Amino acid sequence: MRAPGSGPGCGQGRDAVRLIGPIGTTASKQPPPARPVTANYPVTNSPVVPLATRRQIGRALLRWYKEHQRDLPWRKSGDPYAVWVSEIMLQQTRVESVREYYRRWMLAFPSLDLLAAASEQDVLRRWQGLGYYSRARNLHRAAQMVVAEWGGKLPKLPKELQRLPGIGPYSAGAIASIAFRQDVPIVDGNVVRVLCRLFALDTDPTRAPLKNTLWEIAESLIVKGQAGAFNQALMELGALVCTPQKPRCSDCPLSRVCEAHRLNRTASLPALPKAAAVTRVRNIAVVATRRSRVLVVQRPQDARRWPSMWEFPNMDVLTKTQIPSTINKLLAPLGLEIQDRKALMSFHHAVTRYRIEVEAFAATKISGKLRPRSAARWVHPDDLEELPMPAAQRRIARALEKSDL
DNA sequence: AACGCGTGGGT
DNA sequence: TACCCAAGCGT
Repeated sequence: MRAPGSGPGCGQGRDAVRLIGPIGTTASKQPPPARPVTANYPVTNSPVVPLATRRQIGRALLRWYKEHQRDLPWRKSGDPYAVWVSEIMLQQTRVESVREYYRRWMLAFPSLDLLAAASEQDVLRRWQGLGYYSRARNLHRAAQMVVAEWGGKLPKLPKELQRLPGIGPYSAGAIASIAFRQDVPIVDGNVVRVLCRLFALDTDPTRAPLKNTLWEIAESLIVKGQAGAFNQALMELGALVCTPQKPRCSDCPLSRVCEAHRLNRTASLPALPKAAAVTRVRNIAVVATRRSRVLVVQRPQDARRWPSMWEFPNMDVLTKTQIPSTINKLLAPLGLEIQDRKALMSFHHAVTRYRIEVEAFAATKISGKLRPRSAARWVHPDDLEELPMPAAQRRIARALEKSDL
């Protein structure tokens, strides 16, 4: 996607030229322009919405938003840091999942400076369970950069914001428009869905040229001076009304001008690519116990998944694996050996495109001594709560609290 | 440009 | 059960 705000004001000088549907039927016979009016954008055959229709959409959307917007905590304060935190948490994550994390995060790190001063373990601990942990690490790192390079104040321009780790085109546009009142567009999954349906755009919106076109259209629709509200209105409509399945067209303020609705094509738009195929995996985890303490290992800082987080020794295995030898393989590198084991629990969960069957075993009668300076530690079960752990590992840890070991 | 990164909830 | 995801980003 193009960086928001990288082009000139989109509305200016743009004539209504080509329409996709009955919106502005008066102009629909006119031919497309020889080249795009906005030269900074890649050449596309994008539909250009006539000014009258753009105004109509903007007004209708803002009116609807005023009445139907959800009461969300990050909409209360005008603090750019609060907006930033919420936008990062909301990346690929549902509002309902974010609410509680956001609340606790703002209690733990009420300001950008306090976040910058926090330890990475503390940051990961507050984020654990929310997923996509690089978001937390990037947010932390970016806060330190803002302190060092911007005097502790977030920059206002999308281009500047995008230099911070974790802030891409969408988040830069969101922060700039919502927190700093800049008239810049955003395109997220909701906006993609709403615009693809509104104008019946049926090519893949995740790839050029439609990807770029959507930024153009989003920019052209902005109600000047109210980009923050308008952008949120567009997303809110996508979240509450123009939903992926069973859109509530009868409640939609734009249904009268919506091409997908008119053509009865809402179900097939947007034309997203198929999701990656699921791979099944089995995972063996060991809870080694000695003198009321359990063994946990910290993942390396440069691990692809869950870097710096803690877990019980575990590994993915082929379906035919022998359990005793697997457990031995897990503990031997740490200098430990076990005589006895029993099944503790088993469950499945999903990680990105993997479907994982986890089998946890309890190991007792441990012999050998933990290698010094290995990333492993014996901890009391009550202290597991302090360590950032991936969700599946946390699930094992919680089961431990309830049992007597 | 395509792929990997998490998780819990809805249908 | 088996998908489909949800306010994207980094590489």
